[in-house]
Amino acid sequence: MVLPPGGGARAPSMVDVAEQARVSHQTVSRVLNTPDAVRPATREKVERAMRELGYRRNATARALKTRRTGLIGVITPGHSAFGPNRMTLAVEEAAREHGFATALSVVRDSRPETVESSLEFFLDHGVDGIVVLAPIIAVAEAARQIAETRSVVLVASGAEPTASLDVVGIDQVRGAREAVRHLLDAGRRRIAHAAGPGEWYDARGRVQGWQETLSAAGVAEGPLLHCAGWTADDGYAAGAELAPQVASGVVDAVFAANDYIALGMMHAFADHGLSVPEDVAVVGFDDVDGAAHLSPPLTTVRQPFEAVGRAAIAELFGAGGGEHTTLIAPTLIRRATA
Amino acid sequence: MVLPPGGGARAPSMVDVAEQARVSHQTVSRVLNTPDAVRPATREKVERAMRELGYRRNATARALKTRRTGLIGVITPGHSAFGPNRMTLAVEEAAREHGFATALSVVRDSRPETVESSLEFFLDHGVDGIVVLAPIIAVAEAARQIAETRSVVLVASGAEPTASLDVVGIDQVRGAREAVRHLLDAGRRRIAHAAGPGEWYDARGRVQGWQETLSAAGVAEGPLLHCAGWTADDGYAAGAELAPQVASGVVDAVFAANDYIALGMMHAFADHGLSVPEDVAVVGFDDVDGAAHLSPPLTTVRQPFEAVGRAAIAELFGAGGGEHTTLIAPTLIRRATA
DNA sequence: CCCCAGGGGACGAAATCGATG
DNA sequence: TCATCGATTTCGTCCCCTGGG
Repeated sequence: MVLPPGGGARAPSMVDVAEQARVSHQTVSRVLNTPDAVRPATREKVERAMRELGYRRNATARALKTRRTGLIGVITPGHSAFGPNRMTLAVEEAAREHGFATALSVVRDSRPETVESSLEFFLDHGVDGIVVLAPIIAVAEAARQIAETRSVVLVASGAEPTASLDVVGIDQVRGAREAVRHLLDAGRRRIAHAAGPGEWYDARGRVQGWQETLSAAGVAEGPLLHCAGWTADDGYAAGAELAPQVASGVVDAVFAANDYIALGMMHAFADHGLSVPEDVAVVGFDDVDGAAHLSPPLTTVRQPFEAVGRAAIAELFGAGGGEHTTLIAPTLIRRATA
Repeated sequence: MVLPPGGGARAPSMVDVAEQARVSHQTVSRVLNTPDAVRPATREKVERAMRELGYRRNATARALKTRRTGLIGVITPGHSAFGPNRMTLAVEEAAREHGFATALSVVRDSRPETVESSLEFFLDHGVDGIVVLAPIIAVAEAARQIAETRSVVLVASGAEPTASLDVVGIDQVRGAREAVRHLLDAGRRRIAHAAGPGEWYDARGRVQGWQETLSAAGVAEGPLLHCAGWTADDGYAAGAELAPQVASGVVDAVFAANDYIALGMMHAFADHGLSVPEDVAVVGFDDVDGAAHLSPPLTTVRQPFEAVGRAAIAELFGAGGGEHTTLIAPTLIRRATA
């Protein structure tokens, strides 16, 4: 299937409609933009002509004159990670409710050039605003500079807003606090944390929440493991590393930075003959699909991704005007692992 | 952060560049489009002026004149399902390599009006081509009619191409055949299938592959369960329904329509004191993140989503010309459940 | 007649101003 | 004087045609 025939039948324009309705093209324009300024009889004539010709208003010409394309650019990370996808879809739906279309640009790595090239791409295409899904610090930093010249909303849990840039995110620290508090309430006192990659805002926020909660409760910090990524493989490695300390009673609970890490850890624990939650309690983060059906069903923290997507658009259209952070609270989901 | 100030500083145009370089705007245009037709000295003058003014070619005006927006529309289902997301990202990357931007439209339900409204939305915004990710039959059907007037590629595993519409998809039947053949090779003879929702192409293809393989092997079909959705909850219900037959030896294997269903079934089996793979072998479909770390690690069929995304764009730009299907083969991943 | 550059329209819609009753 | 409609210009780029060397 090839792209537009080029020499296909030209779509009808306002002038065509005007001729058909025996009015001027300006009247046609008015019917579209300020219908009340047109006499009902004339309006109906024009509307009938539009229907007969199958007229469709040309967004390109409109954009040229109004200096607005009606396009919102969304920069989204390339990992199959879970959150960004859902936020992207939520952003699209929210934007469409405002009559805006959403253009996508995937950023596979976090090099500044990559982000900048996506930004350039959007600027070339004349987007009216940009939403940057920036879970990684370097991505967010690369996005900052562009905020001087364009409306940008940064979706990053923990980034600082600036004068020309609003930030929307999920309160990672709070989610981590609830997770750790839940472990404390269950009587656990030797609580480890398997952290995500340090260049991620989410990972940092969860470490911070873990530390704060333990410190506030006067409980010593358990071991802090650093995972190289967010996958179950990384979790398995961390679990294997932690297993001896669980076996010897030095650790009786783990707060995992996400559900896949939790899953991998539980796998490693099982391989070491350790049982969850008897030997070690586990709390994850995300509430991925199927988390309720793991064995045992995973206690975790659910993130309201859809709400973030909507909030990002609201911020973009709102009268916020920068220097402002919207933080949305996640929810602890209690199941069987803790 | 608000949308463009409206009355902000106007971006420099070709005329501005022309003045700065003391040439005509037409020469500036030529430097951009046919650089070889401009004397090097003139060209450099113009390029310097562009840099000094921070000139950026206006895509809107260009689109108005050339009748091409450089936009590809992608219609994507709203479920957090796994495949569509990855395909969407792949489509975007492939499109960008061709210099095209990707606009998104999420379709939450499969009603024809919903799909049509997305199509209308794209038409209003003047996209040059449309990729419809249509896992559900009704969505694909709704997309067909639009193919008369616009370049459309349908991504649907099992849909029929028509004169003006190419189809790209993953060979579901083949994937299912490999899964079932693997179970047969392992000595299983009473093989059930937990099918996905019947309105999905993927679900139908997998049922077909299951039936064909059993029939070709002269083995009677095991029970066929119909899941209402693709989630682990649905799988759990199916597993609970099937457990008695597993316990009594009437069923010794299950081919699950996807990994989440497989996960839910395994959960149900465990709740009924059944063990995998001893009492019942399980094969899933998708190879979702973490499948390797389930207990036991899940044998499944991996789908090459990225390849499909790339193929869809190739088809859109290619000289295919409709009436043509591209089928990509999935891969069996052997692990511990079968 | 080749090489290079400029002038004058489109493209389709919207804004400004002016005309008409 | 107001409501209604029309003529003209503008947005920024690309294309056709012309002209000077």
